[in-house]
Amino acid sequence: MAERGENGRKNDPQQTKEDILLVATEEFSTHGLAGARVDSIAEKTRTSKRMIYYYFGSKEGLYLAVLEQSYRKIRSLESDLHLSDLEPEEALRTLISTTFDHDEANPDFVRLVSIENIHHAAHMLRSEAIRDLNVSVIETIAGILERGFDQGIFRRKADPIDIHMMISAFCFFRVSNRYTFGTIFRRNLSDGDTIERHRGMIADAVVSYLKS
Amino acid sequence: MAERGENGRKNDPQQTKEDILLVATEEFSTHGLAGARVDSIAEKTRTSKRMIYYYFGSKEGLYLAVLEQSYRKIRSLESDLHLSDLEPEEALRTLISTTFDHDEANPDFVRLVSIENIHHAAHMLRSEAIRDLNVSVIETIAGILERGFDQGIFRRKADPIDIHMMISAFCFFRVSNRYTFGTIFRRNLSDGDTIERHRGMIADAVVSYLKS
DNA sequence: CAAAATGTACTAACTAGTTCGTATGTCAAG
DNA sequence: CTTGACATACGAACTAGTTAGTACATTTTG
Repeated sequence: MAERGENGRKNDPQQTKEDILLVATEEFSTHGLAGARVDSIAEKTRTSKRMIYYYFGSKEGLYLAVLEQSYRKIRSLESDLHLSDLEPEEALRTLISTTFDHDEANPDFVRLVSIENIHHAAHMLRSEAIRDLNVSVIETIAGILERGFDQGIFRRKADPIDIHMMISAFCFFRVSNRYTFGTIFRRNLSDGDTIERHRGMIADAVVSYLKS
Repeated sequence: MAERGENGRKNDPQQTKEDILLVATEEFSTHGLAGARVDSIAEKTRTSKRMIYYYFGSKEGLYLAVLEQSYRKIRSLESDLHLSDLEPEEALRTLISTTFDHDEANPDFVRLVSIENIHHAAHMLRSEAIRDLNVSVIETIAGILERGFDQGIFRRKADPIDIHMMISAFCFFRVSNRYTFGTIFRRNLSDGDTIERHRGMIADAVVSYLKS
């Protein structure tokens, strides 16, 4: 373990990198790529600016590392839901709840994606790791839709990517636009009752759409 | 009219201001608040940086002016649809189509709102002009929902702000996240067929939700 | 002429990135 | 187990370039 005495220094590269990434995630997500300050990140770290460049090469390199790490964190959560064991409608509602809760619990991630969109997803394009991720979600949805249609539960044959977009849009918007929306309509979207109502709402909307 | 000869100067404050705002809208929307460069805006203008500070005081002042102008532009479009003349379902579908087309046609506006959210809507809070805008939409929706419920067309009593959010989320997300979404799923959301399909999709989803 | 509008050239502060030197860990040879 | 040599990890201070904002002079307009 890397304990550090009053003044002595202990080398702990892994910890140093993680420390930088943690601080940088917060900084980039609250100030954007251009608005983030490397000096400000360095200050909040237990290490120095030198180390940021030592490990990540440049400000953009650090930003990309932050982005990749954020996407990687989700990957794990999405996998093990075992949705094929459930009835189609139940499976869909479970998937929607999971997406909803994920976005609600990870505003930093949502903000980073917003920032990335402002930059035309330029960094994401360069990272192959990120692109291969969400593909599995589509296959999961496709399976649910097919089963539901065959069983006569869903009357509509919908495109799985479209359904995924509809779900994402609602869950993402609630978090990404909570400040402007909250300001205009004087409503706190993080309020407990509102969260419950919205979680049910998007599920009902998608299900009723597929059944109609 | 402010024609300018080979070398002579003609004062035209109105035109100068509009020119700056137009260029600034583009710059802020593609680079964000911190990423935008005042010098870059000045260059693309027929006037100088001096004028930006003369009329808008500061970079933030210019940003706020851009934001206010963008919101003001929508106000006019939303008003005259005469939705109360239509049957509830028809009125709702018309409103949804209008919102959809507006966001699709104004990516700059969508991006500015995204940027404003990254900054916790801090500038919007200071501008009273902006806050009073979207209130009318809610009243419109409330009227439609009430009529629809009374006529037995809608079986669900929904909150008008929630319905507005559901519509906005879908229409906004398609534009705000088109780059990351497009990159991950290799799908062009500005494609003609996709636009048509999505426009119908959000309308069907909202209507079927209210009818269920 | 006075006030409003504009252009040129400048500056003070900031900021990404670097230079140079030091400390720490490791591993092989004694 | 100690020594010492080499690579990795680190810190403080510096730099070159950028950027928001300004001082001052000049022109236009009423």
